[in-house]
Amino acid sequence: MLPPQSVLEHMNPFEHPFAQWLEQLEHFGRLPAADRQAVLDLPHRLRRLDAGAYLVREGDIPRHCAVLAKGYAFRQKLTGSGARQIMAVCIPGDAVDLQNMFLDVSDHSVQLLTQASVADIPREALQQLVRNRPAVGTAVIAVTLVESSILREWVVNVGRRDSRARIAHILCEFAVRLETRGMIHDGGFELPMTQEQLADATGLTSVHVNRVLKSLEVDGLISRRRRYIHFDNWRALQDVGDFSRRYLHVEDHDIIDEAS
Amino acid sequence: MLPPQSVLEHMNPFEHPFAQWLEQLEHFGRLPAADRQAVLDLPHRLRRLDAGAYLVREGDIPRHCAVLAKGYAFRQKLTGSGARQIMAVCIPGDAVDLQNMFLDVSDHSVQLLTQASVADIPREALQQLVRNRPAVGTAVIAVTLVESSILREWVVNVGRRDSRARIAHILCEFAVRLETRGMIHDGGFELPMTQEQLADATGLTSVHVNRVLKSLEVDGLISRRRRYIHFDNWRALQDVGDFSRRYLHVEDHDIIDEAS
DNA sequence: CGTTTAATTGAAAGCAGTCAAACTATGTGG
DNA sequence: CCACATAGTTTGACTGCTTTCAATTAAACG
Repeated sequence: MLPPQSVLEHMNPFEHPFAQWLEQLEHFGRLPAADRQAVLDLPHRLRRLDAGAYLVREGDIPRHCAVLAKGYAFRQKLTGSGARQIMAVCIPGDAVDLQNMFLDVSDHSVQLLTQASVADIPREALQQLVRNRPAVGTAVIAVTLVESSILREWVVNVGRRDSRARIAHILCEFAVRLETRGMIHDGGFELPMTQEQLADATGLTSVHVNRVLKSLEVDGLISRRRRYIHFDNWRALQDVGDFSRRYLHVEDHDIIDEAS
Repeated sequence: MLPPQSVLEHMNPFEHPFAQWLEQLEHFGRLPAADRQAVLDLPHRLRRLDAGAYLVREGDIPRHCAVLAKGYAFRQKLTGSGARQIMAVCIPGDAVDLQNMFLDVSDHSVQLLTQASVADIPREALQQLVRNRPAVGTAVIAVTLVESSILREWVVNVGRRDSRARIAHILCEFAVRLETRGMIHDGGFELPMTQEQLADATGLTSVHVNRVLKSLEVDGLISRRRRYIHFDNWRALQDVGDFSRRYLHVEDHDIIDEAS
């Protein structure tokens, strides 16, 4: 095996395209140095793509797996009547198609929300990594299971919460997830979605999303400057959104500093 | 390793509590005989439980993983206002808490839909199996990914389809999934849920589910005798439900014989 | 600056929910 | 075997949250 490399210990998370992804893989336990190195050594091609670009299309038979080094993406499906549903939002450091690593034909599309830099890893390389390094394999499973947990919560969100709670909930979810990537600044974050996309993620219409956002703002729960969302009353927003972070499987500490 | 055992090749699927689960694990490729044996040799305790029993409760820190040898179960969550959402229905042969194998605290509850026999496997035994046998590990990942795909489709169902399509869709899904377990008889199946549970799975109310079922029946798409659902017009029901089996990642062949 | 995309607001319509009651099946105990 | 209790299904009338439709304003972009 490779010797441990101290340079990896405290590297700049923006140096390597897999840095944030690796951090995510290690969320449930540090990987052996050789495994970390193996992840970083994965062969890949880095691409810079514009917002709206497709990373995967439903029906595709993909030959590589994409890791979001920078930028945002979302998973979506279209219904027969042309309506769109967004089922997940991928944030920097997420692997976008682990799905397609072991399943042959993609069951949904993935589209970029913003300009992004994406690292494509050959399917086989990733499969071998997971097979040959059990610690990486279980880390991949764990990350996949957290993604499933988020999906379950989304089913609850669109199935059983009213519009106000849905929007509040998704904002809370973004906040907590982004915090794990160090992307909360000044008590808020830059929401990389239009209100129409927010509507497609919550099973509402863009018109109604607009009304709900306004009402949350009027009630003093959030404030907005363009796409930037600030949490004026983080506690109350969680209450309105019926939000509990348990399903995200992250450490339990409050992250929003309302003073800022 | 253990020698291959020809007795496994064509065993009665009802002999061993893991038989159907193993079949599911082998859906994407035959496992080496030693791996199959290792699955079947997993230590476990078999329990017979009544409908309504909890296999896991949200917040639990489970020490074992349950496999449904017989019977049905469902995953659920309660919202703060007391509403229930069902996020998945587990059918015979499904492993119920792979989630809890690698995540510490359960993010949802699992409850039995019917009387069932359940095999509890110690968490550690399963973890070791996955780590020591890469082929089993990838099979577990693949099965987990199919479950995720079903979850995504449920988000679409609840988020973007009207009540009629939702009910039609979930009926189609059950039909195809049950067929993979050989549980379609006479062109229909025994639906092991009350209309209220069906409502909680589709984000509707039981009153409205009742109306929709009736309308599907009046339109000649299905017929019902108690909980038994018969498909009178399988093709049309799929159209109404906007159903495509792609997301289930099963073989593509039509399974409903309407003549019966 | 014109053009395009996104956000905002108002008025009206509709799908599904709520409330309430009746009906059916099943099971229990006398 | 029947009276009664319980759980689930069915139906009707009414309400309401969101959608739909339409128009206006604001922001982003070349």
